[in-house]
Amino acid sequence: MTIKDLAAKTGYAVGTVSRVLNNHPNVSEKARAAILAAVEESGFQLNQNAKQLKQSHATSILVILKGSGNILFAEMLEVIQTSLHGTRYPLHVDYLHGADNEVRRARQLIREKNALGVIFLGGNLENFQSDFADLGVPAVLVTNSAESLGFDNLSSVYIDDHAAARQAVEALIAMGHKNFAVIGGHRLYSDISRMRWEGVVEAMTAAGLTIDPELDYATVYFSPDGGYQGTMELLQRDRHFTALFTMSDLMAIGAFRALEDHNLEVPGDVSVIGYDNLSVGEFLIPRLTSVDQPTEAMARRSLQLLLDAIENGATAKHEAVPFTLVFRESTGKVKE
Amino acid sequence: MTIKDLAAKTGYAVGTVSRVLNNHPNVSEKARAAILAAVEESGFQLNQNAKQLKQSHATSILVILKGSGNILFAEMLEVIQTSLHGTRYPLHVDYLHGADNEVRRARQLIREKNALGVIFLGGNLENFQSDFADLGVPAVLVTNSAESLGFDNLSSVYIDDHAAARQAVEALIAMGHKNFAVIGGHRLYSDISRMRWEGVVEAMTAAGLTIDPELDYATVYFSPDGGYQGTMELLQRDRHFTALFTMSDLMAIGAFRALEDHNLEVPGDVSVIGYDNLSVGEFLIPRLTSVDQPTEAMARRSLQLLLDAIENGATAKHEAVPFTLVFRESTGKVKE
DNA sequence: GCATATTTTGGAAACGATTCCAATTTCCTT
DNA sequence: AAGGAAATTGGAATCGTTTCCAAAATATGC
Repeated sequence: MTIKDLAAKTGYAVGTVSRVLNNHPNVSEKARAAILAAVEESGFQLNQNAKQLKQSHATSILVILKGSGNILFAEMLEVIQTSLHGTRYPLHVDYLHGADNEVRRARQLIREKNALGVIFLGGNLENFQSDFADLGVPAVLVTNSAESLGFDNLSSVYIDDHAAARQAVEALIAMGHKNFAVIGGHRLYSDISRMRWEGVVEAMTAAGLTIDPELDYATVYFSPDGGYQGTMELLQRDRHFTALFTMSDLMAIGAFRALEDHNLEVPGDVSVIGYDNLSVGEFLIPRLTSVDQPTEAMARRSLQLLLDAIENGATAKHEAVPFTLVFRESTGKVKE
Repeated sequence: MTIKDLAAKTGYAVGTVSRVLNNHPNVSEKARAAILAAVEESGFQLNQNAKQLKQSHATSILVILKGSGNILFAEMLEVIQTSLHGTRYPLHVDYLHGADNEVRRARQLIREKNALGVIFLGGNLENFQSDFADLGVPAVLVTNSAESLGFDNLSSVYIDDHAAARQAVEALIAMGHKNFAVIGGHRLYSDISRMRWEGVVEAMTAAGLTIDPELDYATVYFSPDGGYQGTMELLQRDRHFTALFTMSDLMAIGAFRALEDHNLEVPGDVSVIGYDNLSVGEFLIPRLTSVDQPTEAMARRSLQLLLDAIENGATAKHEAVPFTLVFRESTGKVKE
């Protein structure tokens, strides 16, 4: 069933059918009604390939996720997907694995899928820096600030990781903690890991504390297993610490386990703070203190920035959305 | 940069360029080399819209996920995505929300995206039964057996939920448990919930046990919060039970919390068994006993079935992939 | 009712690829 | 070296839309 068939069926010309389908003015009520009825009856669906070929200008939006296991990104994707539903922007999603370079892939997909813009869910500044000559379309990097890059069509939406980590550690210091241990991603390859770590160090320095080099820090994956391994490693170094900063809630779950295996109590012996505020944190034993990433707000904002750039040519913006610290049971005053 | 430009640039005709691009035989090495070089140099990318329009036969594969929060499905999607990479099948992913009807949506997307086949990650038999006149393309339903439907282009890949639940409960009975409580999804709307529940009842009946109607069962969402609410509700009914069967690990986490809030120990007072065997289960305190769903195997198998149907016209198959029960610390002998 | 302005309609060209047929070139064979 | 078979190439037709221009129909003003 093509537009031509519809034309034949209704006695109108293809041009008229097309106009009806695209809500052009200048088509009589009679024709519109007749054609719409025929569409309804035949279950006609436009061939998007033909449409997009003709209006050679791009129409779709691309979302590129780093890894598919990340629940936060999955949630953001869902928000984006839902928001785009029923708009004139088809959505293409692509997942990057391991060491794939997001920028290079983006470039390929932009041409291939004829994209108007890209949202990167995850991704490292480094790759953008070295490979980002020009994507040719507006882009938004989520979860990382791209302000330092100064590209004028790359926006970013993020929480201020630096401040979040600092405030979290400040709160722990206020509870009497002096000895901190940290586990997170590789600071060289993961920008968010580096920023969070800097926040930790900054808070400690401001309080006149220094971080024991032996406890600073364990590099692991953002997973329960990573958290477990990292905590075990720190524990084996046999230095006293009363507070453990982990860079994700999933890591924190692994950390809980490792501490338990060493007969250490949370928060009695060690306070643990996570990051992300996954819904599961509220139900853990003990309930997990965490840095809340407002996924829905971040997703909405990133899409707004992108559409604004696409539709109105807005220039790149860099927005830190507000985060909150959620204090629960896994952190507490240090034992005397 | 179009194929025509390439032709002009290299002095060959568009037909020849197209043949090179598609690895047709019958093109001289000289031409191939020259054209490939020009492609390389110009960064030419094929316009997929034009390509797919012309080869009006469909080319892409569609994956439809029920909800985006499900980690198992996300993992399966990643496997499928990776497997399809570099093949001639572009992949389209769509997420369904809440009460969306997967079959109706599939039908629309198949036309729109020109799909050769569909994989449904999640989805209820009921919808297929009532709405599935004919999708027109092969499809695979994952996580549910569609055998009973008898459609000859709808395959399915699943674990035998019935048997898994039964075996799990048998094992618990062998540990001395007699009083079971169950929480899961709505048995009317969620096929897997019904099947798992039937497995539980069957095991109990076979052992001469009956399930206390008051403990059978709480209907909740497959989330930590659902597990928490459901367990609280059962606890409030004030009937003794020593084993709790939850239909997902996430639920089990919520159950842990609810039991803790009632000062009940796991497994001392109540044994808890989850479902899915998420990676997080191994690190919980106590480590969670669970039914393992082999996500990678299921994903691979579903794709194979689909491609086999697409490429070789294979008829629908219904495959139960082997599951395993993973016994950890959250289940134990019943206290005397 | 007639000339003119306006709205509606028909139909051809174009988007960028594939594919088929015919034309050309190359390669064998004798 | 000539003839025919095989390999390679050129170029037109085509996919299903949109969009533009011209033609037809309708509305408006006097």
